Amino acid sequence: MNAPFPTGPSTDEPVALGALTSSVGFMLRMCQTRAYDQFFREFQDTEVRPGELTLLWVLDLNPGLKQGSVGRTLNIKPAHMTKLIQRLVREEFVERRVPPEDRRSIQLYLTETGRDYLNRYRERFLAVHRAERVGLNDAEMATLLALLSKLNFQEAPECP
Amino acid sequence: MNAPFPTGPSTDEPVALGALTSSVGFMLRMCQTRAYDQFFREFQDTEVRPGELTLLWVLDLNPGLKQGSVGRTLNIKPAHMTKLIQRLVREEFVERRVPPEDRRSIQLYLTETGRDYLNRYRERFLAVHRAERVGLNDAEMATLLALLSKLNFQEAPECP
DNA sequence: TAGAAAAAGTATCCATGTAAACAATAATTC
DNA sequence: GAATTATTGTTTACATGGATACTTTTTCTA
Repeated sequence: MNAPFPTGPSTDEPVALGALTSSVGFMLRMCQTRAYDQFFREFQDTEVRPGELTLLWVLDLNPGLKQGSVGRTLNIKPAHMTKLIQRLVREEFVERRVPPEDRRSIQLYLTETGRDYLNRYRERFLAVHRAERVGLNDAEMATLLALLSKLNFQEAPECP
Repeated sequence: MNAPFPTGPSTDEPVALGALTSSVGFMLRMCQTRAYDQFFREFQDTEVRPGELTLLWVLDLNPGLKQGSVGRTLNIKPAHMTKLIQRLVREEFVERRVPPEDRRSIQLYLTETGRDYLNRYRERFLAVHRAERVGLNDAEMATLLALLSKLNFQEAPECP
């Protein structure tokens, strides 16, 4: 439980982390920042950003989704959602339509350009996802995904 | 593999995510942002930030650690490390000493004030870590931590 | 031992993300 | 049916975090 932490370049002195290694939040953060680094390394030569690509991916699967729904699903706060969508609209990847039955809300659709863009990077996107599995076999990966999924959906979503 | 995603407030239309649900990176991100939200909810009434508290925690366990070592261990980039430490020094939680044997580097030590601050929030910090376990039993939790640890240390750290 | 290369931190600028206050529309309530 | 409340999205102001280029010190090399 108090084992030293084998750090990155391994030439470093070992660092004790104590109870942190039993903290899901901490371990999630560590793994997640590494995953991000990996993504940016893979898409280094492009302008592609993980959030944007994920958003296009979801809109491709769910045409006409409302902005709020996407935000809640992907855990993106409204203010940030606005900025993301504004950029995607400016690049003409996404189209916004106000449905007549509820004129507060906004429905989102991929344009042809947006679909082309997504398709251009689709394979690379999936390749990154596969590459993240380094070190885990299929069974371990399945277990990990199942546990993360359980965690994600049961975590207390509200307590106002 | 293409099951709809049970979103937060559950009053939402279900959103299809396709291959995203088999992406570790994506699932990590989802869980991690939720964990962050939880942290901020718990420490709402304070100025405590997760990164800062983690840093103090690590310095308490490893007095005299070099700035670079901490950064590599916690996956914090040098530029950000500087800013974090500057604030902790300004608040007099941390002391910087330049060791004579290598005057490029900086050793970090907790001050008495820093230790007091850490101790004041230690129990709450651990409580958040426990709370993150919602929905998983002890065995599942152990498995999850083991898998995350494996992932964290085997992920390709360099390819320049 | 000079000169080049590497390592540790810092400063500046930019991208990402949030909180709080606001505007517009819809749903409730009296 | 007018007044209140809730929902949806935007704006503004700020916090977090990274890339790049730079300074200082150390180490390596010729």
